Formats: sequence, structure tokens, C-alpha cells
Amino acid sequence: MGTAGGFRPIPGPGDGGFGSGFQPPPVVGQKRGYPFAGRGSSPDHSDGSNFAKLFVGSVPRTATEEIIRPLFEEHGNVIEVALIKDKRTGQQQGCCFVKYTTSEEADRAIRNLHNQHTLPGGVGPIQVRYADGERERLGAVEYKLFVGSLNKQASEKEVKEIFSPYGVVEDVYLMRDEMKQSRGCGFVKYSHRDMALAAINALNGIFTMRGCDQPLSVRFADPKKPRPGDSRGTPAFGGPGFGSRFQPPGPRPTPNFGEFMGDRIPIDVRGFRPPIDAGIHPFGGQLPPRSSEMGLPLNLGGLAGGFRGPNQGLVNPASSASQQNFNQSASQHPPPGLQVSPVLKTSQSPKQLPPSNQLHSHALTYSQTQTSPALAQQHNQPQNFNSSGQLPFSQPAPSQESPGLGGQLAVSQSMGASSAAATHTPLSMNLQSHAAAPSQQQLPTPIQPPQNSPSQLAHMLSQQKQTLQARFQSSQQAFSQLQQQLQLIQPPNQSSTLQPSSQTIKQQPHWAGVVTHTAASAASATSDAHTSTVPPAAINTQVVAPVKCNWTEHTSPDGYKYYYNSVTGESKWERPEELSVIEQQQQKPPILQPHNQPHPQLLSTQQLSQTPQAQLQTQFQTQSQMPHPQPLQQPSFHSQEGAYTQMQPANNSINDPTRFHQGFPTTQEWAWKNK
DNA sequence: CGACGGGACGC
DNA sequence: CGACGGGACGC
Repeated sequence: MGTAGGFRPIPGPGDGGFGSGFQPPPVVGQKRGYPFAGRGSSPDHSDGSNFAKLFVGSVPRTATEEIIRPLFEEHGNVIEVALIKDKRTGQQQGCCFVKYTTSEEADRAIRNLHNQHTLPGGVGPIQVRYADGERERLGAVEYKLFVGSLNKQASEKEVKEIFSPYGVVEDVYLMRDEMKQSRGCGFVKYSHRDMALAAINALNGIFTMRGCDQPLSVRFADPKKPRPGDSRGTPAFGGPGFGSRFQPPGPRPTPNFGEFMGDRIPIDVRGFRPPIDAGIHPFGGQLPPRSSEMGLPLNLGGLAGGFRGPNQGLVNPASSASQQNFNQSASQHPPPGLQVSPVLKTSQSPKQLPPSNQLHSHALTYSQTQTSPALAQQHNQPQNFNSSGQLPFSQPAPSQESPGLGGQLAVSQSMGASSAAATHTPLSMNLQSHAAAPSQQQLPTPIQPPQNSPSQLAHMLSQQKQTLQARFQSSQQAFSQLQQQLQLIQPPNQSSTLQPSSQTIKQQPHWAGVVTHTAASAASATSDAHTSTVPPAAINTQVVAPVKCNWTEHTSPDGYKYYYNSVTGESKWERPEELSVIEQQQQKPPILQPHNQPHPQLLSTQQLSQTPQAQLQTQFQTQSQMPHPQPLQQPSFHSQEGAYTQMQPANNSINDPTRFHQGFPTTQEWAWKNK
């Protein structure tokens, strides 16, 4: 789904909307992959490829190209359909490959077809995803999160909704037992690290699904267990303890200090082939992820937003509407104070953004399904109403949403497609789906023609904006905490260590400015948007901290050493070079350790007693628009909601500043680990 | 506290 | 039909 092929603001060739046929242009006979860069005549693509290959499963053995091709041509320019047959027997294998000229088309096909269309003679809906290795070939990376403590009744869709506020969720996979019962954990994929981090920061240890007594665990997934028979693979995960299913110590990563200190790790790409033409990456040239940050780079195939719930068979995600309620009430149930709705708020009110521009292809796709009759039949309005009516965390959400949002917008948002100024949160889902309801009654919710290029741009930008907001928010929290603790402790010798932080604070206005500006650009979706967009990378580099390392060394239950990054939440087997370097430097003044003690205790009471609350974006909203957010000094109190915004949920985590000086686990960390 | 999804062309 | 290096004892 989504952003697969990187970020080319190239409009899908005459994407006239849905169902509109594609006249199959002069098809190239090209049999298979890896062209020697036929970079002369064919559709130009700045990256190396001129096609995008999809794997299609659940193809009846009786299917023919004549059946398949037209179906796929509805969504793009099909270069080739290759039915796979057994070499000896000549029997069809029940799958095929479909080549599109662009990854945008491929994405569209995935969105529109995966699990949503059953071929004649087929038993289930076809599976549509990128062929093995295709995503890498196209330069896409993914960031996979492991999510634990999910409600076992929750569907992929509900999980997706929870994670959508932080970025386009490319895939959700729930672990199920033989009986197809969820095991309460699963995986969520994003295309960008920022999104993954934002989700971790916002959800891990904070958000509790209804019916659960534990908050979600959200962390980068361990590398996937290599399947027997996989030969190529698992680059750079040279850990000894591979089969060990240990949990990285789960202290919730502290709010993103990493943003300020180059979470873009220098050059450490061993084992990875750099993505083709990395230069065109949307957000400032991401480095390929390391194995510890994502699942193995192989098997990136299943990206399709595949939702085959238990109720399989059908196609239209919306038809599993019954489940929708779940999440809605999920985010707020028992002690309202304990259930937290992860909220990301934008700095702009939705009405500032022309809805038309918010309807990017994703949203479109979804609004189509969402507004389908199936959904319309959904009679959960009362419930929705209740849940949204309570608004345990209220916020400006309602006020902002109701006026500006027409049905369409609400719909597009409710799918978490991350549209521009959306208030994405399970909570807001309530509002949105509620808002969406009337529109269904009124009219079939006209679908606006997609404006691919600009709207995709807008999409990306808005996404980035969201991310930045998330970062900003958690950074604020981090800062405030840091500062408070600093005041409590004030070890003169440490002030220097914290220097970078204060440095960073100065950057905040700038940063906030960037966010807003980006938002504006996204709103207008003009082509000059790129120019005004400052990729995070740029920001990061400005703020690079001289010497710091967030990696700490730990030992797994199996006795293997591994390294945990308190900022990013990553864990990996290899010893980060940064750590070694830092340690050397720090061996000179080895006196800091004692100082560690006071903090943890201090903190832990604070943390343990703390009731996680919704993240009140109001804060961000206000501050981000102030010229000089001299922020974070005092806890702020928002009369509006009567909410205490300062020490936010992020505090669940270990916000021990000492972790930024030293590589020793804090007491909480251990406590957590041994919990 | 749960860890990875059917099938995978072709030289 | 091969598949990517760094190191090996400890709770």
C-alpha cells in the first residue's frame, strides 16, 4: 500500500478515478526483471526500474490471462501478466505476476484488489502484493513494529486504525492460532521510520485497548525468524542468539531525543544494498534501515493492506463493519483516566485545508469502500455517539472537526489515510465515523477525482507533518522533564552534557515553523511545496549533538549481549560503534554513575503513580504557532479541557536523563525487564 | 508476554 | 545450487 515506490510526484498515467479503464498502451514484451536500464525510450523513471511487479495469489488454476489482465488494467498500465505454472506438469500454480509500469499503479492495484476480488472459480479473494524483492528493488523500506497486548478480539482493521495516526499503515498482521484466534499480538508496518517512532512514542505502554488490562507494547520487531529454505537473506543480523525470543527490555523509549541527535546513524549500511537511487527519497534520504529496525529485508512482499479478518471471504473491508465498533469503544472504556487515546493534533484546523486536496488516492480508495452500502448498514451510531459524546479527552477535536469537515473529509480521515490536517486517533475515529454516518445517508459521498501528483505530495507532506508533530510533542515532554529534573539535581558537571538539549531548544521555534510551513504547503499542494519542505534530515543535521549515545548494553535472558537504544527503542545485536566511541570518551570522567541513583527513584514514583492521559495536542498547537515558544518551563494547564498537559503519557517511559550520558540501565528499566 | 503470513517466475 | 566475518563460559 501506500508509499511503496518512493516519492515520485508522478501522476499515475491518466488516473481517471475508478473503474475507468486503462487503455493498454503499447505493451512491451519484456519477459522478466532487471532490465539493463532501458533508460532510453520507455517511460522514464528516475530510479532504476521501469516496472513494478506484483505477486498475485489465490488465483484459480483455471484462470487465464484474459480473465486477469482486464481486472488489473483497471488500475494501471499492465505490462505483463505471467501465470505461473509448474515446470514439469505445466499445471498452473495458483498465482501469477502482474507488472505495472509504475509503483503507483501497483500500489493502486494492491489497494483496490488485495483481498477484495475473487476470480471466477476462486475460493477466496486474490492476494495482491509486491513480488519478492520488489520493494527493495524499488527502493522501498519498511519499518515493522511488534505490537503486543492487543485485544484478542481486535481485527486487523482496528489495529490499523490505532496506528494510522502516525503514518500510513502499510500492513497489519495479527498473529493467530490454529483456530484463527488472535494471539494478541501482531505486526504493523510503516514505510518510514518516523512513523514507527511516532507510534512507539505515542502508544507503547500508553494506549490500552478496551478489554485489556495492559497497555500495548509497541516496539521494533525482531528480525523475522528465517524460514528453512530461505537462502538469501538476513543481512547484517549477525547475532549469535538468533532463535532466542527474548524481549528487549521494554522501557518505553524516552521521547524523541533522537531527533536531535542524528537518529540517522552515520554510515553503517553493511549488509544492505543501498536502495536504488536513494537520492530521491522523500524525506531527506533515509538510510536503509538496519536489520534491527525492521524485519528482514527479505519478505517485504506482503505489504498490501491485507485484511482478511476471520470473517474472510468478503472483500470489502467495510463489510466487516461489525468490528468497527470495537475500536471505537476500545479507546475509552473503564477508568477514563487510564485509557488513553493517542492523539495527534495538527497545528492547523482542518478547515484551512481544502478538502479536495486531502483526498489523496488512499483516502479515495477507502472512502469508496467505507461508504459502501455495507457500511451504511452499520447501525452503530448510537454507540458511536456515546463514545464520542463522552469525549474523555475531549480537546478541540469536536469543535474543529464538526464545522470544517464534510462527510467526505471525515470519511477519508476515518480510514486513517493520514490526510492532511486530520485528527487521527482512535478517539477521533469515533467522531469521524460518526460524522461519516450522515454523509452516507445524504448521498453516496461523491468521490472526487484524485489529483495524484499534488495530492500525493500533500499526502506525504501531511504525513511528515504529523510525524514532526509527534516528535515535537514528545520532545516537548522530554524537555520539560529533563529540565525539571535538572532543576532538582543540578549536577554542575552534567550541565555540559545537557548542553545539546538546550541547544536544541533554541531550534524549536525553527522547527515549529517548519512544521507549520509544511502544513501550509501541504494544504495548498502546490509544486513549490518541496522547496519549502525541510526534511527532517536537514533539521537533524543542524542539531547534531556533539557527543552522545543512546545505546546501552544489555544482556538477554539467553546471555547474549545486545544493545538497546533508549531513544529510538531499537535493539540490536551488534554493538553500535557510537557506543564504543562514547565509552572511550567517557572513561575519563567516570564519576557520573552515582548520580544515576537519585533520578530513578524520583522518577519512578512519579511514573508509577502517574495516570497516563491523552496527549493533548492543544499544547502543541498553541506553541507551535507561537513565534517563541519559550516552552516547557512550567507545566501548562489548559483550562479548556482542564487537562494537565505537561507530563504526558510519555512519562510512562524511562525519561531518565542519565541515560543520555551513560550506558547503564536504570532501575526502572530493570524493573520493567523483570516484570 | 504474544514473534512473522500459501503459492514465487527465470538464468 | 552457494548465499555474506569477527570470536566462543556463564546468570
